[in-house]
Amino acid sequence: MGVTKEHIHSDTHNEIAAIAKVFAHPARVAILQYVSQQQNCICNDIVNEVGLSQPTISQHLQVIKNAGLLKGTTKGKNLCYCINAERLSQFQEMLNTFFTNTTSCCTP
Amino acid sequence: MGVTKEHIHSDTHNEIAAIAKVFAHPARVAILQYVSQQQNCICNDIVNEVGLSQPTISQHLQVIKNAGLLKGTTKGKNLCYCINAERLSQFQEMLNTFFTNTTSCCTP
DNA sequence: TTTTATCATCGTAATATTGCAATATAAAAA
DNA sequence: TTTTTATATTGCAATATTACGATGATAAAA
Repeated sequence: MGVTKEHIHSDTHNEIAAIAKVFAHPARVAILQYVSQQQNCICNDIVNEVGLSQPTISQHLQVIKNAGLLKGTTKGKNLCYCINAERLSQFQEMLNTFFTNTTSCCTP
Repeated sequence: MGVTKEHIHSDTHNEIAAIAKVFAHPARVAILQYVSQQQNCICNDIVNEVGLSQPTISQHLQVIKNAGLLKGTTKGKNLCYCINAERLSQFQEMLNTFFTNTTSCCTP
């Protein structure tokens, strides 16, 4: 089937999963780190940096954008993106809350 | 193609992605939380709790197990799993390191 | 030993994801 | 205006993931 049955899960669980999905591909992790290292939002050589084709990078960028992790848009022919730090912090907090709530119940 | 080109990415990026993948499905998030809430490692009703078929739960458990997040095995006819807290902490730390390294470069 | 209960595995169908070539779009440069 | 540059979109092929019925394996219970 390949379809995740989201409706049977809680909102929180679906949200955690959605967040994790963004980071569940090395290219997206690489893109996020690369963008964060660039100065002045000029990040137009992600393709060369990451080593995937331009359409593929564009596709991964969409996923990251849809998650709200990028601010700014294309200005003219150049990309002008930067990390949405607040949103990223939210993600970090959500995941840490999950980790905190998920401790071991037994110490064998 | 559907194949992630892992070889072109750094070990760290692949590792982050692999970790995130475990949490990238609500059922696995639900399973982890449920197991963590059970006492004495007796967790044989995950199927009823999560609401997916037994084979599907078993499949998700494999993913979690392969990531090293579960300790213990089947004892007799019963499951006897508990969270591997150390491993989960490692995951949390890796992700937090990633978040720390991925800050915004610009504040528009 | 037979039955029952619990979990794993196999096989399969449906959908999702990944990746790229080709093409479209948009704006700067010539 | 035409060309160039940078990114997005489309279409498609290959692989991955998700889900479940059927079946197998194992051990407790009867």
